Amino acid sequence: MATLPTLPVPDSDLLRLDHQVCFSLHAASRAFGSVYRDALKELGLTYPQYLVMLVLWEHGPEPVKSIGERLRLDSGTLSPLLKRLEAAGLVHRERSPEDERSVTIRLTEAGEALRERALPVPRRIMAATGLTVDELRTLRSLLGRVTGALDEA
Amino acid sequence: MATLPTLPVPDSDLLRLDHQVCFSLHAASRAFGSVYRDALKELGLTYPQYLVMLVLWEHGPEPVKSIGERLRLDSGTLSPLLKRLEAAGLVHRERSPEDERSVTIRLTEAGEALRERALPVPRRIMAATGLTVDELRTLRSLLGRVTGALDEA
DNA sequence: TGCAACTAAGTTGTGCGCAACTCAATCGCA
DNA sequence: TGCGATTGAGTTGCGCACAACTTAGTTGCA
Repeated sequence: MATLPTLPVPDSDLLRLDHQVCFSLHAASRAFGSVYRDALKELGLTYPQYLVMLVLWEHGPEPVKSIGERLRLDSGTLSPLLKRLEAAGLVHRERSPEDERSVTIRLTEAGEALRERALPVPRRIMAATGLTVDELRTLRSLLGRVTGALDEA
Repeated sequence: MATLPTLPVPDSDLLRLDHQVCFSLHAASRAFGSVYRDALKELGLTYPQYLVMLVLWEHGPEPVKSIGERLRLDSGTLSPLLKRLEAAGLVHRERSPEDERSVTIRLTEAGEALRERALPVPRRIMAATGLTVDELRTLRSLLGRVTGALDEA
């Protein structure tokens, strides 16, 4: 199955492969975004906002810092996004008493309630991918390794 | 190796898997973007601008329409991007004589010349991914299938 | 103890991605 | 042939991503 190390891949093929991988990634990410956009429209959430809500639904109140670490987003992205979630009445922010620099994000009742309506979303997306569970696992694993390696560099 | 169809995957696992795949994709796409940003900085290109240049380097003058089809981008994204490439002196736009609605994008000499300096970029990215050629092929193939399936829906 | 280094969140500015729209050119068909 | 529908490019507006910066609070150590 594996390419024999003694059969070198031509240089030009490598360049094409790189372009194709990067481009596929870009395209796939946007294709997912588009399907999620449709699925989340009735909830009034964008895809990144949904990711933040997932973190809060799963882990409970969290400081901005750790939401950012989980989602690989910095305050420049999260601050305005959280402001919009707050304006929508889904979360509410409070300065941490023990560290005044830190702001804890907490779900409101409306934010908790939205969880029910969000439950059917992932299944719809899964079905739309057309991949088997095993393939999705392979994909997740490859993507995880790529991201890890790229973050090193 | 494959999961037996007779061993159903619990529902909650499916939901987690979906989240993980979508999130990994999102994260990987941004990780690639970040590495490309560094590699392209000295060329004065962003990653999407680089993708447009790749199309022009490979296919020669192209109308905005077909650049958009190749890259899965609409005029709302391409028009300002091309305006910036034009301002940078890399491309130049001309109305098509046979269809006055269409605008053909053509590389300037500076745009052609940039190709040389861009050649070493993909190899650097490939190395940074830490994946084998086979794994990259698998990744490309899975991503292509996902995008195709999602675009159906 | 005091002050420099660090840290968390927020702000500003730029570019991408996309929906919704405008405008002009072209097409198609009654 | 004329006129409504379609098409290609561009514009507007909003949200995300990120670099670079500011501000306020905390930490550590000389």
